[in-house]
Amino acid sequence: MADINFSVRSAAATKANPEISGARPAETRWDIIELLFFAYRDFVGDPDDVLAEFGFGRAHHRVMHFVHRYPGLKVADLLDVLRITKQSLGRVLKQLLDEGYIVQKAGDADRRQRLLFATPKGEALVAKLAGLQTDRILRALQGLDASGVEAVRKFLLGMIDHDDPDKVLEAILRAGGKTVKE
Amino acid sequence: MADINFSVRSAAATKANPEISGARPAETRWDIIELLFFAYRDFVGDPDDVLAEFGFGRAHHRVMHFVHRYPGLKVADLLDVLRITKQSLGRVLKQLLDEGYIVQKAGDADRRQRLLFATPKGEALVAKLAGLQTDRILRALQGLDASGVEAVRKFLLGMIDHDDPDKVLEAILRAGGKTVKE
DNA sequence: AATATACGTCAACATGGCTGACATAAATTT
DNA sequence: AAATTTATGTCAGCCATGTTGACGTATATT
Repeated sequence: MADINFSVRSAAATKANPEISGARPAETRWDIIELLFFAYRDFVGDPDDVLAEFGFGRAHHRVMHFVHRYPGLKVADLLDVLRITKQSLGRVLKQLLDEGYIVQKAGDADRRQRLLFATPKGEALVAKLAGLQTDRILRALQGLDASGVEAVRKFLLGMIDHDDPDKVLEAILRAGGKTVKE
Repeated sequence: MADINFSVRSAAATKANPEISGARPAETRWDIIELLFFAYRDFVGDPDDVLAEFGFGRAHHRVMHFVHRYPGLKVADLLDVLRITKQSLGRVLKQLLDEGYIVQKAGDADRRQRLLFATPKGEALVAKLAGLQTDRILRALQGLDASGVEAVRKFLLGMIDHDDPDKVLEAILRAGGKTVKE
């Protein structure tokens, strides 16, 4: 049995009073807001379990992901993408370096830079996590035709701030949100 | 100038070797994985700034949102939705109660229950935050036709685990991800 | 030679998760 | 009626991951 005790706000109840001018204020998209919440909760939920087995958390996942995807990423670039301080990054990065998931290499042109690369061990972890997330994504894309998938991509792209993009985001935006092919 | 130092992994480079059987393993959806990361980052980024002015964090936002949307929600239901412990919830809920954003009311049938309701002050905060998020959502939905919007909804719905839903999620799933109307 | 940059690190602190233990009131079962 | 279970609150402490501020070292730039 359902046993629902709470009520649900109706769209009508939260519709703002239209001004006499006739300008209808935009209606709050509770539906998308909540779908995004639950979708993202479950999307990051799968990796969490695997990460826990490695003694890692979401912070490690984010670092591993971007280092894998953009080999040779500088520490400074990583800080921009993750929007965290170097002290925060330092903690998780140090663990990933110590445990052999990532290696550093001094920059060619500028030897102060530490370019980051995933090791085979690191690649394996990323692949495992990305596999779980891809399974979920493919399931969610099932039943959508090509134009539907394109709509999803456009939507997600539109949700992203395009002003002042970091270099990684810039690369993604240039590709139109599509995976870059060679 | 772009000044990109890192490279980008190509889809071809990460394509797994097809087995001799001919079964092609599904390709990792790096594109959607990253779009989701950036989209969600910016989606929750707007409210963060406002919340900081109130001395609140994301945890407070989540609580306020669900209490507003499902008036009379029990504490136990809230714990299920947020997937946190009562101790964690207790901390933020106590602040929201003390500062007059939420009120409690003993359950009619079961007087042990504390049913939660947003006060006008609480409603105002939720409306402000939801407004910011709606602006972003509407911008992202612009340019999509009705079938495109439907595709987005289907996608987000498909990303959510449907087994063992909490009561709030159950209500959403019953409505097919659409905002419930009366 | 002086200054600026890229990075690392130490110390301290805040938020928001967690576990375990225990208390109270009200409902349910025996 | 008594025992037990349930819904909630709370104390104490731990952990992960975010923050600020200060400072050091190597290298690049001026």
